[in-house]
Amino acid sequence: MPDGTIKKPSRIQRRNRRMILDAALEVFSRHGFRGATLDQIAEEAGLSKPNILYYFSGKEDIHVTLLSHLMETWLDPLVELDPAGDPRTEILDYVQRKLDMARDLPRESRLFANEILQGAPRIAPQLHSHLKPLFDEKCAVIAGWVTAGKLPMLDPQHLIFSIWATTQHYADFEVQVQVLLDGGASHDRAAAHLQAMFGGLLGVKDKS
Amino acid sequence: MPDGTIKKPSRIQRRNRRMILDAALEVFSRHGFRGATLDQIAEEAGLSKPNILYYFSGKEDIHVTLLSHLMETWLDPLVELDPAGDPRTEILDYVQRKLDMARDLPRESRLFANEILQGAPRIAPQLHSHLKPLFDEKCAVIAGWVTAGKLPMLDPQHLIFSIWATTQHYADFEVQVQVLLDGGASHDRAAAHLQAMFGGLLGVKDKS
DNA sequence: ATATTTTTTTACCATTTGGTAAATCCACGA
DNA sequence: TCGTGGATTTACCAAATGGTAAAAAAATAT
Repeated sequence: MPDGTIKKPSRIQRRNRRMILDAALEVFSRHGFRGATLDQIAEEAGLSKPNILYYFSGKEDIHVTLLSHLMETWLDPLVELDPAGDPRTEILDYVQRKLDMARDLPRESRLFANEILQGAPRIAPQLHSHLKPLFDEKCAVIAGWVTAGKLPMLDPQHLIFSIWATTQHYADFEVQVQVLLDGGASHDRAAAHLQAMFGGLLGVKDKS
Repeated sequence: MPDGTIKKPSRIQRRNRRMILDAALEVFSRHGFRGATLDQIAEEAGLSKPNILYYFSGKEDIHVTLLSHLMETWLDPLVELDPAGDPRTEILDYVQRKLDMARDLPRESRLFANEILQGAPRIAPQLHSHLKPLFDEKCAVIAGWVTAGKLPMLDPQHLIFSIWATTQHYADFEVQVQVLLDGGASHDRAAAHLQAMFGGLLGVKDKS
């Protein structure tokens, strides 16, 4: 080995790190950073606490790792918004992708919500370095569509906020939604409602 | 004293209880229940920890007291939605009241969000006893407006979810909003956007 | 002023929590 | 099969945390 101080992780390492991160996602998303304990994570992962600290340097390390991985997943649907596509379709598809994500990855949504709620103490840098540029870029795209007359006058920034808020609501406030809808599956009706609402905002178009 | 075991609280008691609750609101809304500590609350309130436990029986007691007080404040804007009023005006005014509340009472919004995010372990009963009946009642009102032809076809339940989500977003995700809008005051543009969005959903009406 | 009640402080305590050291176990290549 | 390095457990520790007992101080009533 030429010794670049880099070892490729073994099978066991990959498996355990994945198990730990999955357990930590469960616990952090439910209790936030300060409310979560290493013991909870250890139990959830089926490992001992010292064993967890063999794979991660500490509680903070696990949390930061989770948030970093999450950021990519989280921004992905917005990245896919295509400036060359049909404006209305692009935005409505984006809404649908975000809603599907809230259904399929509720823990990730809650992890993110917890972090922001608590003042983003550990993710603020990524907010500036990753989220902000993408947000500005896509706002510019939408603003371009508006000036090109392809969309009615609207506020790109607050439009995106509304999309985030309404879709993530179903993951972050799931307990409340369940209580108010008597536990029924809400996904399809939520999708129909959001498509109608944002569709209306983007201008009525004949069904073709 | 006829001893009904009931004493009316002194001036000091009222003042200190209020200070403690205000401090606790600050701390709980930032860190959630498990993440908050009595020491933090004590420091924020300018009292010693044992002194705080002289006024409240424990951490949980403070939290529950806060949530109970909050529930009334929180539901108030929805209570005011008048079945006898003009549907469009009533709903748009409700949106505005909720948005103003997110601006004026962000700590309360975050306290509530934290509690729901973490599975509503301490407020679930109130969700059923207070929120659910009011929600059902107002959904019925809106549904009545739809069947009466005063509103276009829409989903009352998910409409309310969208109102909650979009307005509370400005309090709960304030840090993110600040980053993405470069710190500028967002309230007026948010209001304009939400009025346009929900106004469109409720049917276009000529300016009179 | 004095007795009494309310409020606050001081000095604790038991448990929990994040983290460490060192011994032990175990997989795997020579 | 045996040695070596990676993986795991055992036994801890210091700090933080929720909470208590009792004394001291302050307010209040007589």
